Parts: sequence; structure tokens; C-alpha cells
Amino acid sequence: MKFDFNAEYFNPEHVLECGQIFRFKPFKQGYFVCSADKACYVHSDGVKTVVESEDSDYFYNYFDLARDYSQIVNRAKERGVPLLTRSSEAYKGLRLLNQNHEETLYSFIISQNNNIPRIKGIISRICGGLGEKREFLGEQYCTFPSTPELAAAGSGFFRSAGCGYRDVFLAETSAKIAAEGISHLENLNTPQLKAELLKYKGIGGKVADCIALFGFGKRDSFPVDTWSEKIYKEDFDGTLKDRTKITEYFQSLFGEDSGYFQQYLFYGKRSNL
DNA sequence: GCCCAGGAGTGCA
DNA sequence: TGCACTCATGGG
Repeated sequence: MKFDFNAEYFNPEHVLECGQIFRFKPFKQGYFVCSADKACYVHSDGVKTVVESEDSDYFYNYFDLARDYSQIVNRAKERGVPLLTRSSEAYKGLRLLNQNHEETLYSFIISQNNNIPRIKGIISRICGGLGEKREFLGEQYCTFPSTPELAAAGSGFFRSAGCGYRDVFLAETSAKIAAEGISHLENLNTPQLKAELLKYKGIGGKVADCIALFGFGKRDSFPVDTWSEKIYKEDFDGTLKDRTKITEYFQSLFGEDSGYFQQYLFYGKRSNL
């Protein structure tokens, strides 16, 4: 099955390269993208962006296609912040993904104090070791392991996959979720969800914000990492040092647009816009 | 060899 | 509460 969408506000490169997703690779004329136990092929000619998969409904929601991003970009430009104006114009094809809860949670535990290429490698090895092998469009891929499979693997597996000291975080948190489930995380507001996420080993403020934003659709989240800190100092003349307070500063400034604007800024800053 | 990466846990004052 | 220290690992 395939469907297409206006490419102006759906650019595969912008969506995938902005740091919210770690399981994708160049494929044919676009990208091969994996999410949970599914895969799709997304490509664009600049006019139409096409998504091919075995589950159109899943990927229509995954790419957040029910939302009008032209209004978000317009609101970003109205802020009068030079970096935000440049970034939202240059990357107006960026969209926030609606990712799987558990894949997002484990992936961002791995992301702490780590760089994106290495994060991709680690997650790829975890999926290769524990996931189910499948094929789509003649391309082999592996599903993201279930929580019970991760919990059964133990810290030794995570260490061998290259997780480093994060091995025990993944082992403990997957065991806790295997025992308790995560259904209690649904239908919470953003502060409530963040407070619950902070109870897991390996999840601090920044990672909780990323999980809330990318895995639970909490668009009023504003993750603050080393890049956001740099943006705060250089582009907002900020003087606060506490990352929690920097997060609160941006949330009070951007409100319900926090998550979108954070991604424009993050991607723009990393791209040296 | 050093510094950095989408940071967080721990110990100590 | 605040702050310094430490934690694997690979790239530049």
C-alpha cells in the first residue's frame, strides 16, 4: 500500500535527520524507516512525498499527517527570533513523529551522553540481536524487541551491544516495565507523565522530555541538552545554568508550541544555520 | 592524548 | 538543595 502527501510540509530528510528517530537508512530514492515492528519506504520528488508500507494507517499517524504544519511554521516566524525564523523556514518539512511508547523510552535512555551515529549503531545491534527478522520491499529489517524480550536479555547483552554503563539502566527499567506495564502512563498530562518517567533508572529530565515529546505526543515539552543549552545562551541571551529552569523558561515562552520550536532550533543549530 | 556527544546517578557538604 | 565526580564508547 502507498499514499502520498504534499511535500512542502513533509520532507523525509528533515523529519528523519532532526534527531528524533534512530532507525532509518538511505534506501532507493529515499529512506527505509523502521518503527516498532513495522517498516516503510518514504521518498519525495519535492512535490509529493510518498509512503509505502504494509500499514498506511500506522504510518499516517506516525508521520503526524493529520496536523497542519503551515500554521506551526507561521507561528514560529512570528516570534522574531532569528534562529527560529531561519530554522522553521529552512526546515518547514520537519514534522514531529508519533513514535511507539516503549521504543522511544529505551532509545532515549541509550541517547544520554552519547552521539547520534553511535546511538543508531547500538539500537541496530539490539534489534538485530533480539528482534524478529522480517522483510519489506526485498529489504531485511528487524523489529524492535518487546519489553519482556529486553528484560530477559539482561545487562550483559546490552553491554555487548555497546551500551556502555547504560546497560544496567536498560536492564532495570525493562524489568520494571515487564512487571508493571506502562498503561498507567497513558492519559496523563505532561507534568504527571514526566514525574512518572523520572522514576525509571536512566531517565532524567532531558530524556523524560524527549520520551514525552516523541513517544507520547506531549508537544508542550522542551528537552534541554547540550545543544539547547548553547541555543539558550547564544540565541536567547540566557543566564540560567540549571537545565530544569532552562526547560521551564522555554515552556513558559512557547507554550503548546514548545516541542515543535525546540526541534526547529535544535536542527538549525546543529546544521550551523 | 584530548574533548565531545540529544545526561544521569551518587556521594558529600 | 547544590555541586563535583564518575560512568563506556567511538569520532573528530
